[in-house]
Amino acid sequence: MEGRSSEYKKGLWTVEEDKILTDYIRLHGIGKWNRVAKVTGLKRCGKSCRLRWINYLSPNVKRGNFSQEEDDLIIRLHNLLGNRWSLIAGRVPGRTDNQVKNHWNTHLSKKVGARRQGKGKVGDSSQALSKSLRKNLSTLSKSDFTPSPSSNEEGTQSQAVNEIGFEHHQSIVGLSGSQEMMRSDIDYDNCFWFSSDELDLQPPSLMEFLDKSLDFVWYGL
DNA sequence: AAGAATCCCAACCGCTTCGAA
DNA sequence: CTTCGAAGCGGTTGGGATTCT
Repeated sequence: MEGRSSEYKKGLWTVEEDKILTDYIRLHGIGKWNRVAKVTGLKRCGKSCRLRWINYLSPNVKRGNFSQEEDDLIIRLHNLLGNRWSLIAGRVPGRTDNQVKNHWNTHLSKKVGARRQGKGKVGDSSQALSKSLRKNLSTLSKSDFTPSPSSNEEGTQSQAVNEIGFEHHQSIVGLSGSQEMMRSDIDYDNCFWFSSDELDLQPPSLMEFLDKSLDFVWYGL
């Protein structure tokens, strides 16, 4: 293993290496990353190739500064999900988990820290939701968060929602009773799964749940 | 001008999860 | 059921760029 790792190059990618990888993917498509070195002679391990493509070379990756809208969205998602960077990035078009993570650590964490000092701490109460939600989200695969075509509505997605529905319900109830937020403060019309104590409600899509939750826990309200 | 300090982000590392055999 | 390689994830690091003294 040690001998193998030493045959791979580390550090920043050169323009030539980028071109080799891009050409390979154009020809063979994405996946089988460990084949890249064998096929092209590129001195990079599969893991490195995958990361380089996903975070930099892919045409889906948006470059440049984050907009105010992106910042707000990330802050809200982070408030809800915590450091689930891939989930957050999945909701920010064109941004990778690495970008979001770096942006959060270098800019947004300070920004949010400053904002929280100036305001009440409603955001903190969302930690309970975040923790519980995270626990349940961790049981789901990435595909569970991708809106599936209507023909597939009864498939993975709704199954996933059913699995975690009860916990979500508890989380929101828990949130309502915690810290500063009183039951009467809650906008029941906009509060997902809060209008009834019945647990066998028609489960909405997970993305719908996230959207509702984002509005709900947004401490900037 | 130059050395030190800080910022920023690409890339790496280690661990977990997935899925095919 | 088990094994094992591939893929995915989040935390961390390295080093170039920028700012400060």
